[in-house]
Amino acid sequence: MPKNIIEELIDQNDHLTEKQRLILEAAVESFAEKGYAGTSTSEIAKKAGVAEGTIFRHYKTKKDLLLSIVAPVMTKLIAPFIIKDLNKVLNQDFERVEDFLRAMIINRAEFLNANIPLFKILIQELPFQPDLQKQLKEQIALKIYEKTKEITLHYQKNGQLLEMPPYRIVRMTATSIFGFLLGRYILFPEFDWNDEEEIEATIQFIMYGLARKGEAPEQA
Amino acid sequence: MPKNIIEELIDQNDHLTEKQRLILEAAVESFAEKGYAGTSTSEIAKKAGVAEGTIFRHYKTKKDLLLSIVAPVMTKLIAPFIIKDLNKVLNQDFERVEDFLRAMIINRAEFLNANIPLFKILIQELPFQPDLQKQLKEQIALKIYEKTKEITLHYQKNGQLLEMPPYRIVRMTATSIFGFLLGRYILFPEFDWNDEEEIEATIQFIMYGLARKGEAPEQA
Amino acid sequence: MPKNIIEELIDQNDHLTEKQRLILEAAVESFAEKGYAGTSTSEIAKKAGVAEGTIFRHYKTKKDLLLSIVAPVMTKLIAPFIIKDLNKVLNQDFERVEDFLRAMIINRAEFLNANIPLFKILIQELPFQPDLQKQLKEQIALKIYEKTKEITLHYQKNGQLLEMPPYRIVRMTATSIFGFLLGRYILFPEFDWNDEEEIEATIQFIMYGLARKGEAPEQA
Amino acid sequence: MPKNIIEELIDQNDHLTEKQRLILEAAVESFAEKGYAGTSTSEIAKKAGVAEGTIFRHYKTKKDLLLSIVAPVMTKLIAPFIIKDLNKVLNQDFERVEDFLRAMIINRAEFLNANIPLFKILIQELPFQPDLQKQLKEQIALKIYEKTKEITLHYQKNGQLLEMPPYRIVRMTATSIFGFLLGRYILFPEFDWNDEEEIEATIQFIMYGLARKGEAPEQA
DNA sequence: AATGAATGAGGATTCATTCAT
DNA sequence: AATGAATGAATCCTCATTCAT
Repeated sequence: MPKNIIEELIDQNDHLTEKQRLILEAAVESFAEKGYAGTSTSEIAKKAGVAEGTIFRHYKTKKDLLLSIVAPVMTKLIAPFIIKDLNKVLNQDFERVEDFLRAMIINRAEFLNANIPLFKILIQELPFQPDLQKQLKEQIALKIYEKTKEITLHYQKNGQLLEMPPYRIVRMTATSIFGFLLGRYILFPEFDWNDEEEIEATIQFIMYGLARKGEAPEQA
Repeated sequence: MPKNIIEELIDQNDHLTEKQRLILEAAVESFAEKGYAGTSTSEIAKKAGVAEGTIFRHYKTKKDLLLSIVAPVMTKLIAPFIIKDLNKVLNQDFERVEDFLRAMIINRAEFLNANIPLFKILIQELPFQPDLQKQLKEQIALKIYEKTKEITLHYQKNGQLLEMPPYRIVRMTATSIFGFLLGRYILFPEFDWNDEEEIEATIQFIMYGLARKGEAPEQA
Repeated sequence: MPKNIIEELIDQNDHLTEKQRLILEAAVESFAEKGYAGTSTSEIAKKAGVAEGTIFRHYKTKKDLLLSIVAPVMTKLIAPFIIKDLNKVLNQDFERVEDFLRAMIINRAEFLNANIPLFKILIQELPFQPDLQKQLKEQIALKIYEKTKEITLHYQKNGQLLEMPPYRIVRMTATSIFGFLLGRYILFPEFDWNDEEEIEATIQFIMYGLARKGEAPEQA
Repeated sequence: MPKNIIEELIDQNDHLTEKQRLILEAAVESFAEKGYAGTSTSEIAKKAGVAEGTIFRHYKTKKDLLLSIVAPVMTKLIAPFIIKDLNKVLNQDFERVEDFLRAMIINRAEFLNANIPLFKILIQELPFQPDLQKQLKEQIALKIYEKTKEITLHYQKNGQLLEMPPYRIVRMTATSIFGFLLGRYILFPEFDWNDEEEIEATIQFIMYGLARKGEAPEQA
């Protein structure tokens, strides 16, 4: 079960040659490091150990190469964030919101950690690729909204979550989780993180906020 | 009282020519739209209605032009943290954390709203500009952390905030605020936002989390 | 047996493309005519019948192109001093100084005549290319001086040359030979020269200024 | 009695402003150091401490500036080499060739020493300025030939010089003197020269190659 | 399929020159 | 006379892309 999307891409596409694999890997590394516009195809060719022409035999243009990398990320990285784990929740695997959140954070953290370069590329190029923006907004965001509404309603019905528009609950939860992951893996990866403690604190925060009150429920 | 940094730049630097203003404005627009590496100087010149050589009379290199735009954002970004807000907190101008947060969110929202293109540029170029990274990490982030630590300790002492490492409180608060601002101004600006309600909900979330409990305090 | 250095370059480097040959020839012609700084790469490309980019595929920079032309001149310039002529002198192939000088003049005249454009380039660019200056002074000049010192000492020992610091004998001989070659091939090539007579006169001039003869007047 | 040609230029042209002087001096320095094509007008302006536009108020083009420097050198530096000192000789100030040569060498050495930058410029630019070449060949060279013929004939008549075409005697003499000056002031100025000894040796070299003596071996 | 030499449009930057002040 | 901001052509060089091998 490969977590790395590039490996998945290669595994799933049997027709991919060795050279194509090398090109893809080199491109991911370079794009993540210097950005799409800041990376030259000759650089990629050199890093991949192939001739310049070989790249264009497999990818019609440089942008084609980028899209062949980024597009799968969109569907593989973001969609599952919501969809795959959602089923477990709906199947009652997690009675409490806390448990759902914990599973989600750990799962996504592993996933992000295995795909950091891809993530960087996605974030960097989104603003300049209207195609991707559209795809992200219309397909992914829509799915998220529909599915999370179900989750939210589920936990709201059994009294675990406040009555609040689902989009807002999703935003706040996602924001808090992503804020943690961003600091953990992108901004300060060199910091000495105590992952378990930090994850529990994040869950606590999402659930019970920051206020200290005498009558507050059990806090960590 | 202009909130827009480019306007401030022009107002404060009397020696800035009309041409320089045009160049700066064109550069901001282009960089925000297509990224630094994706924008050519000839493009900027054309958009500014200026000869290409004129750009290089005022900014030695293209990167110089970028830095003259981005650097001020970094310092202006943290100005209120350092100068105004800490004193207000210590002077009891904000007795309750909620009030402090509300002021902060509104203040930063205004700032962000007035400088969206600059922000996009800053975020896009940070990964590729080690200069900026260093400046941000060593100077800006450190100052923010020191000041927010003081604020946090202040509210922890008078019992309004949980006992928790300040960096974590700062992260969670910042994450939640930035998550709101991101959705509001960058990702879905066209959505019909009820700003006041959303801000109050964000404050509530930071303070009291998402859990519904019988003994929970008054919720919005 | 090509005397022309460019031809040698091409003959010796089998990997040199047709295009590279054209570029080299065009560059030599242009540099000799208008100087290095006065020649544009687009000009060279046009004259060579090649795309401008092709130049930079073979020579990383314009200066690289210059050096690839000039550097060989420096080494070929001294080849006969080092390799052939010294041995001939020591082996008594040239019993008399006159014979050695005659051989040297003819040899260098042929060489110069076959490489006039290269020579012009070398002389023109020396003052502005510290690399070349250093190379010339430290490597070439030193080797020439060492070898010529040996030759001088040889002829001084057998009584054919005056007792005088070798550097001075070298200077005066070189000066006289180079003075002839300069007039003959660079300054007044269109003049109707009687080569044999001029060479003999030059030898005579050198000799009967340097020759030690009993009847000579007071010498310094 | 200024020996420096630039000073002379300024002294003789009363209409030259302070700024023009500064420009001329800066241009001479820069051209000598980096060549005409390698020097930018803005560089000259900065070194002269004037505005860029000021240069073009006084010299219509960059080449105009060069010619205003180089042209006088041609007439002042080379013509006097022959003409001025010639009169002394013809006036019998120097009975012996040796004395004439000594006076000539010393005079020209001083002159060259005072005008090294100008000299470098002249030599560097001659190959690329057909105007100057023509001027040099037709005017200067012609005068040289006429005048030196007189000198040569004079000393040939009174038996001090060999019977030989005057151009050849001039070439060999000039070559030897210039060879010394070149080494002394241009190539190896940092070397510890014993000027007097070197000059005498040069004279001896010239003389006892050219002198007609009963005991001399067969001459051409 | 793979190569890599060749291309030429386009990139950032420089520069001689102009002109309004 | 002097300035220096402005110009835009030209410079060196890079790069995505093509194509003969």
